[in-house]
Amino acid sequence: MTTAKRDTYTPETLLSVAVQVFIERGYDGTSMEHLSKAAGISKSSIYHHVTGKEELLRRAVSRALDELFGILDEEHARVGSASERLEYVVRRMVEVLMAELPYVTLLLRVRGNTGTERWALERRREFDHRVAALLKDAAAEGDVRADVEVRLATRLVFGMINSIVEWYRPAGPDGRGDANGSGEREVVEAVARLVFGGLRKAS
Amino acid sequence: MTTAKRDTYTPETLLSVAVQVFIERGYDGTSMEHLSKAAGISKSSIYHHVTGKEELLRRAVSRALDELFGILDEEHARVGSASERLEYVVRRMVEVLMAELPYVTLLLRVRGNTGTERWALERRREFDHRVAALLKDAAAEGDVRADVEVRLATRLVFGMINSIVEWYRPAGPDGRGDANGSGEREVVEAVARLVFGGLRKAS
DNA sequence: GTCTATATTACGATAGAC
DNA sequence: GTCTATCGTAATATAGAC
Repeated sequence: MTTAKRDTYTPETLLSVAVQVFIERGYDGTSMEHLSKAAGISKSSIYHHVTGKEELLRRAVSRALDELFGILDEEHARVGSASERLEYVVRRMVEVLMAELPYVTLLLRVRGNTGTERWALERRREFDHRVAALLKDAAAEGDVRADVEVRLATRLVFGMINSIVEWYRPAGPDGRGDANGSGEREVVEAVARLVFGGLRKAS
Repeated sequence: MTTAKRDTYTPETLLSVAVQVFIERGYDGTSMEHLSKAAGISKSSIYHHVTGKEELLRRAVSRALDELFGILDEEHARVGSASERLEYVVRRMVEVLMAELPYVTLLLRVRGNTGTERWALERRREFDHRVAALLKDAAAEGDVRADVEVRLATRLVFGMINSIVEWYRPAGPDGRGDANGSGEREVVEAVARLVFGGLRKAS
């Protein structure tokens, strides 16, 4: 069991507060004043834990990227037919997105104004390319419809998956469903059905 | 024919410059200084044309919303089976999104920090509900698969369509295709195929 | 219509006490 | 670890000359 007391901030606990504010107001729209109000401590106290606003962003997007890249290292993403591996990755992407919702949300909204943001954009592109390669292999194996170009299909599928951050809200402590009536399981299944019902050749 | 000279700004021409900067840097990340540099005039000259930064945002999102709501008034969106009307609206949404790319892009990125932004979000929700109703009708008519909840499907389809703003870049003056190799026609067809190949019952 | 100059406020970050 | 006070900068917006 962890220590019972939980009164002072660590970079980690401060991050969870900051990320919420970043999401609500946007990163550029969030001032240190906003963060201090949300955390219940003064601006200067925040600087005791982190070097500044940008470090909070870096920690947040790093976490999201690590989780996403982690998917590609999982066994089911490495063995089997390209089509099977693709479906596994798509499902896991949805799961990771919901499990790490605030962090992935922030990652997907990064624009590229600062060095940290440009680094995040680059790593995102790298991940996209890895998944695009998977889809390309599935197409080469004949498991994906040929009348939609691979790169275009990748972009549209990513668009559908990533858009989940715009509306999905996790279930409360009771676990009886989320604020929108869609459970995690239901969302994963819906995405898989819509994506592959459209991507795969008519069965 | 319009006047040949084009040297001084109007709110309209200034808007097209501002919208580009808003998209690149984000609305909150854009200062009046940034806008003045991009427009090639001083900050105070901008205030001669518009009341401030927020008016530029309001004009931009208004234009996008007007175009989107306009779709619902078109004949093919009002007559025929719900399934046919839905497909027409989906295709037209993609077309409008690409034709009014910068304005729709801005609309989709609005967060809700200012009054203008909250108004835009509300009108967006209204549009979403109108399309969701169409999908619901199509489901009632039995033309849409029943194993994915209507609201969930609407959200995912909107997500796919809206994500186009993240990568689509219009064709150059030569008209021989855009910067990504995807033409307008190709994108519309790809979306229609992916969306309805997944949404519709197996044929 | 555009400019320079400036008022005023808000921001990110630091200093130093406790 | 947290605070108050404050620095220097950059933001929105205005005043007034041309």
